[in-house]
Amino acid sequence: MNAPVLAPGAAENVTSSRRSPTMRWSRTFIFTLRQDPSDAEVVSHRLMVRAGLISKLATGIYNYLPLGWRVLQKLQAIIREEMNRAGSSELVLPAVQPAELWQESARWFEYGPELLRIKDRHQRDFCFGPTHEEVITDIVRRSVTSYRQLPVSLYQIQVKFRDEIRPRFGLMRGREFLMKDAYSFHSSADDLDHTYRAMEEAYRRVFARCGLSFVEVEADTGNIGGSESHEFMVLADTGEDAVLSCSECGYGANSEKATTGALAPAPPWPLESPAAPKPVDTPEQRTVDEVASFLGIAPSHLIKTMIFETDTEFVAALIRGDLEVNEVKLKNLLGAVHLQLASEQKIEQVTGAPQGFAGPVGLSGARIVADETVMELPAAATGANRTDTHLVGVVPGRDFTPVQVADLRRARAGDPCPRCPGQLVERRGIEVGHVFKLGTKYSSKMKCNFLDHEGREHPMIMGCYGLGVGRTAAAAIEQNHDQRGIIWPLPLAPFEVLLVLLNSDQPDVVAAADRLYQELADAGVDVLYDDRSERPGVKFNDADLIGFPVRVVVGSRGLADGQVEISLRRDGVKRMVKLADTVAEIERLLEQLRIHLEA
RNA sequence: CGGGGUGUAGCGCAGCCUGGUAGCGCACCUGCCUUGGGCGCAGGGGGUCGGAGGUUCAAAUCCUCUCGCCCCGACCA
Repeated sequence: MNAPVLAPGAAENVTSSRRSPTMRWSRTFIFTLRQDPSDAEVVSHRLMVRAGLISKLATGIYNYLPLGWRVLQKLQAIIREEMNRAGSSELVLPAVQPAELWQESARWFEYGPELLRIKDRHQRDFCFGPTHEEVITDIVRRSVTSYRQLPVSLYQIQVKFRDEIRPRFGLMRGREFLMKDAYSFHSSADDLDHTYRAMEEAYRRVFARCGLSFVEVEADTGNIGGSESHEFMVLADTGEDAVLSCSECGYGANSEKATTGALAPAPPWPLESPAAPKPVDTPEQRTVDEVASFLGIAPSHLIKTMIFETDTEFVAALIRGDLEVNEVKLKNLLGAVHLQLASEQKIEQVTGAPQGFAGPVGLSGARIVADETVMELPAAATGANRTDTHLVGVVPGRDFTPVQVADLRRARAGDPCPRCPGQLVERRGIEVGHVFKLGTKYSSKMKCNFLDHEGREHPMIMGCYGLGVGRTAAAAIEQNHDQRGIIWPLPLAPFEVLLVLLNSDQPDVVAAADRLYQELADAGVDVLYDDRSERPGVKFNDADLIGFPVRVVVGSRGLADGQVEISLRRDGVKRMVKLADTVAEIERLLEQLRIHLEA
C-alpha cells in the first residue's frame, strides 16, 4: 500500500537519499514567514504563502516553491494513476496556440478579454491556451478517421492562462494555473456516456484519495457548450460557488443549474379582477416591496419585468415578484452568447418609462419570455411602461403572451427538491473538477470526422474533463487547517514525516538524529530532516505551520531515557518511543493514517 | 471597466496632514549567551522613499502624470 501513495518524484528523492541523505532543511529551500502576507484574504492563500509553498510574482501568477511543488507533484501522481486507470493516455500540448485554430472553432471571437492574445515577431496572432479543445481536436482529426479507431481518450497536466477579471485567493483563482484536462472522442452517444461515467468515477477516486470532503453536482455547461455536465465541489465556507443539494435524496446542483419542485402558489388575488388591466398611480414606487405594500398585495402578485440585452435584441424576462431570475437559465433559453441587464437609458428607450415601471402589456421593443410561475398567476400587477404607473388586474395569457415560457427561476435554500419531497439546502463549495459532454460542438466546426461501418461520415462525439490541480491543493488547506497552520492529509503532505533535531550543539544528540534520519531514509519513509540550529519554538512553529502529518523530535531530554517523541499534526498527542523502535512505530502510524483515509 | 485604498530595507509597518540630513519591529551579519513552543545582551550592514515631471533655497512629505499592488462593485426593476 506504500507505493501508490508516493509520487514518483518523492520516490526518487527517497531512493537517492538512501545513498546520501539530502532532505535536510538546512540544504533545501524552505522559507517560512513569521507574519501574514498583507494581501491574503483566505486561509489557503495565507498559509500557502506563510508556509513557503508559493510566492507571488504578479497578480494571479505564482511561483511554486520546492515545498509547494512537492504537494502538487503528489497530487499529480494521484491524478495520473486514476486517469490511467480510467483508460486515458497522457500527453502534453503547447501552451501557446495559433489563432487559426481558435478562429475555426469561432472561440477567437466568442471569448472575451479572458483569452490572452499575443503576437509573434511576424505579427501573427497566437493565444496562451486557457483550455485545449481546439488543439486536441486538431490532433485527433489528423490521425483518426474510422469508427474502428474510436474511442480515444487523452489527458495532460498543463499550465494554462485565463486573464481573469479579478484574480484573488492565491491559487484558488489565479490567472496562470495548473490544470489536468482530458478529452475523449466517440462514435456514439452511448460510448461517450461510458467514458463520462468512468471519468466521474476517476474524479471521485482522486478526491477521496486526497482525503477531501466533496459533492458532485449537476452543472451548467456554460460557454463550453454540451449536453451534460457535473461539477466536483470541495465543501468549504469560503467557496466561491453555491451548491444546492437535497437533504433527502442525492440530488445536487450548481446554483446556476438547480431546479426546484413545484413552488407554493401566490396567495389568492385580494383585489377585484377587472375586465381589462387598470392603470394605477404609483408615484416613486419602484421596487417590488414598495409597489406590493403600496397596492396592498403580496410580492408574489407582482410580475417583475427585467430588461436584458443580448448581442442581437432586447429581452423582457418576467418573473414573479418574490423570485429571482437565473441569468444562466435565461441565457441558455435564448441561445445567447452574451447577456446583460440593460442600462437605465436603454430601459427607457425600450419601455418608454424609467427603471421600475416596465411591464409586458403592450411592450413591443423586446422579446417577452416568462417564468412558468408567472403564467400560473390568475391576476397580477405589473409596470405600465409609464412613469409612476402600474397596471393592476393583469391576466397572463389574456393581456400579454410571452414568446417563450420556461423555468427561469433561481433556486434557493428551502425550495422543494425537484426529485423528491425533500427540501434544498445551500452550501458553499470550491469547484475543483468539471466534466462535460461536449457533443459535436468542436468536431463539427473543425471537421473532426470519422467514417461509420457503412462508410458514412459523422463528426465525432466529444467529452472534456477538467481538474484544477493548484485549486485542489488550496481546497485541501481550506478544509484542513487550524490556528497554527496547515494539517495536510497524508497523501498531499510535502513530506509525510518531519524529523526535528533539538539541541544541535550536543554532538550525541546530533549523532542520534543523524542516525535516525538515515534509518528512516533507508526504510523508504518520506521524511524531511530539520537539522537547523534554531530554537525549539521556531522549529515547532514551522512544523505546525507547514503541517507535516507526523513529527518526530530528537532532543537531549528524551534521549537521556533513550527515547524520542512522536506526534501527529492532527491530534497533537505526544508519545515517547524507544529510539530502537522509532522506525517501526512511524511506519505503523503512517499505515494507520492510510487506513484511516480509506475509511 | 467603475469606486475606494496603497506603494518607505527581504517581510510587516510608522513618518506625509504642518516640507528642513529616513525610522521601528521581524529577518540578516559579528561576538557572547541560550536550547522541549517564535531566548537575552552588545555591535553591525542594508533603502535613488514605485517611476517621471513640476513647485520650492530645500520634497518621502505639496501638485501633475504614470506604473504596480490591494479591497469593493460590475447580481435583479
